[in-house]
Amino acid sequence: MTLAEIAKRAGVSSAVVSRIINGDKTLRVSAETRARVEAIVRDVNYAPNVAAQTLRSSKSGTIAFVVHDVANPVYGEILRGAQEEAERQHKALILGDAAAGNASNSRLAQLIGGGGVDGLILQAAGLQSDNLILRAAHEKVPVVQLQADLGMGDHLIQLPDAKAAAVATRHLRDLGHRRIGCLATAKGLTFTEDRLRGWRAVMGADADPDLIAHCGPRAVEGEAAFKALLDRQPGMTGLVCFNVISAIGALRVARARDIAVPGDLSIVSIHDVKFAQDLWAPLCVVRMPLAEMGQAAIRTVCGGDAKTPTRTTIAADPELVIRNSTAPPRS
Amino acid sequence: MTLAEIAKRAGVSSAVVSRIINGDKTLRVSAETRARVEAIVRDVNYAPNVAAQTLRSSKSGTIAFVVHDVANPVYGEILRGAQEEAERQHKALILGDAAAGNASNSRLAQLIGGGGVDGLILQAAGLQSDNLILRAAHEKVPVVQLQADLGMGDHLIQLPDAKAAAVATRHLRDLGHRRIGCLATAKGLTFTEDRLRGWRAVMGADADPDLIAHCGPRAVEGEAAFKALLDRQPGMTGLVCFNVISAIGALRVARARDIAVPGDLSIVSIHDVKFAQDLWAPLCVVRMPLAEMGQAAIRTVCGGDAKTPTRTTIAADPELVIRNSTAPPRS
DNA sequence: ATGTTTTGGTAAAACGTATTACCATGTGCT
DNA sequence: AGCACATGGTAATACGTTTTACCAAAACAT
Repeated sequence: MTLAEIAKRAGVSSAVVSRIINGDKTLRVSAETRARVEAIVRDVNYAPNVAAQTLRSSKSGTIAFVVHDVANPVYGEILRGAQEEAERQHKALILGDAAAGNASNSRLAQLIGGGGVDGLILQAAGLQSDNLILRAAHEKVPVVQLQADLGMGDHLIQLPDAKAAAVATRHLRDLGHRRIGCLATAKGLTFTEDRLRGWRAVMGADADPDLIAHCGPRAVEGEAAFKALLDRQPGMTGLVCFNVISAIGALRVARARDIAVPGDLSIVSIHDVKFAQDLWAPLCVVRMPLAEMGQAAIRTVCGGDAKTPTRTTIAADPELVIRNSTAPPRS
Repeated sequence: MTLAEIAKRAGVSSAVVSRIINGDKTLRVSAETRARVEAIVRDVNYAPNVAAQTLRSSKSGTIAFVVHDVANPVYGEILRGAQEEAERQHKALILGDAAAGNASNSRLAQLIGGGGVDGLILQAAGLQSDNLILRAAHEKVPVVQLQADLGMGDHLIQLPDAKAAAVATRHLRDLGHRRIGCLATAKGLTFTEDRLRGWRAVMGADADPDLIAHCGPRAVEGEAAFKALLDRQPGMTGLVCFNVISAIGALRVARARDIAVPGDLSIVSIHDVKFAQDLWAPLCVVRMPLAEMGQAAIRTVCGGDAKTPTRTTIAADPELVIRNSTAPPRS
């Protein structure tokens, strides 16, 4: 059912129908005509063709949201916040998963390049598909990067990452730990470097670079990195993990090697997830407002002003959630 | 940059450009002209306007995927499978979260009603927003429902749910359990009823309806339902959970009440998740191919034939993954 | 009776693409 | 010379909406 058909039924021009539907205040029309049109619109359950609207207005009412692993609960939380705010702004989210398949979201890239989305939110991971998507969007559509700045002059939203790492490390220091390992995320990413700064600041003179291990976001990578770290730092009594998934990897290794947590090793992770308390060792974490970041991303994308890139840091203080994975070092 | 602009630069009509880009075999054009056009297209990094294409072709290249909780790892897995297959089919996924906000995906509903998507995949949960979305899509676009049939004559994809529940229950019976509780999902949903049938079939004469408790998909609901069940069935030694999240709820209650798992209570859950082995008690589960279901959903949506609804059951046998949450009953 | 304003609309263009039908011109054949 | 046919394209239209500019008729004022 199109505007024209409705117009024909009502015996008016399609302009009238369109203007009534869109509440055009400058339209003067008799009460009867208005009622007649409205009745028909309701009757046939008219739904305007979105492609035509998009073509006319250059606004699609959709936003691309690209993460690198939908199944990761941390991104799920960001996504939830974004979804809620998108609903408020009357936008729909198109989901991109940089890790899905080896290809690079080909249709999504077309949508981005071809005016099919009003903006792009990218949680980058340093994959080259990130750069592909980014290039497609650049200068065409507002782009918001989450947590990591790939240096293309886009909007950036950050969490208080340095502070979060500092809080985690401080907690272990306060318990008396001195050899505190750092199971970090991929080198070079903005939030990785920020968190490393936080860890170093608290460690002070104890900030031995050899205590740092980097790994990807999958549990098996976390396991491998932690094994290596443990082998070269047997005296380590505390561990700060930048990624809750890698923390799970560390827990697996600890359990396999009969390392008591928190007896022999205290672990703090960054980012809370729903089931952290249900793990083999209830995981002590530093919580940051992930959903709020998703929300802020949508706001920034919708807030126009594509020209002047903004850097936003979510204001809330990182919150230490103490659970039974930390304790003073043995003797 | 539009077709027309490129055409002007190349000194041809836009028809030629369009037909070159789309590989029209019936187009006869000189090699030089073709090369010239292709060079310009490459040069300006031409990206066709998707709204115009959609308007012209009535194909948007997007599919709506609606779940009720993005953050639930089980849906994450389905989504991953769907995403991969969508990439293969060159489609983008528009994500709907029935639970996000109290509103009901207003823009998504418009997209669905207005030709903005080529199909809808719905993981229903019995919310009324499900019906809203479904009505918007009905008769306009192919609809695939996952696991639960809301009875609108759409395509349906199912897992071997009865068998899965039977496998779980059988495992406990084989260990010697007789009083086996059933922490089920919401009443009336197709997969709930299927799984109940599986449980009943194995329980035989022991299938006391009082052993069944229903609960929603959140951990706190699982906790409450399990508490009630435990209070009225103190002799229960085994538990089958239809939802891994409710299983986590049960584990919480067990830990709080000093009920040993698997010593005092054996638990089997339906659906495996990445961290099941990392829980307080490594959770024994029945695994079904969730990603494959997501994949099948995309295939069905893209497979045309919107007219004749199909029922597909994923063929693979449910796989029992034994972990340390089950044991023979105490004496 | 003529000029002005209000009422109640309408006509037309534009957004960018894909496709169908058509058409000059040149070339080869007889 | 006259005809057919291949070559290398082009013109026009439709998809459905929104918006601007305009306009006839009626009401009102003088």
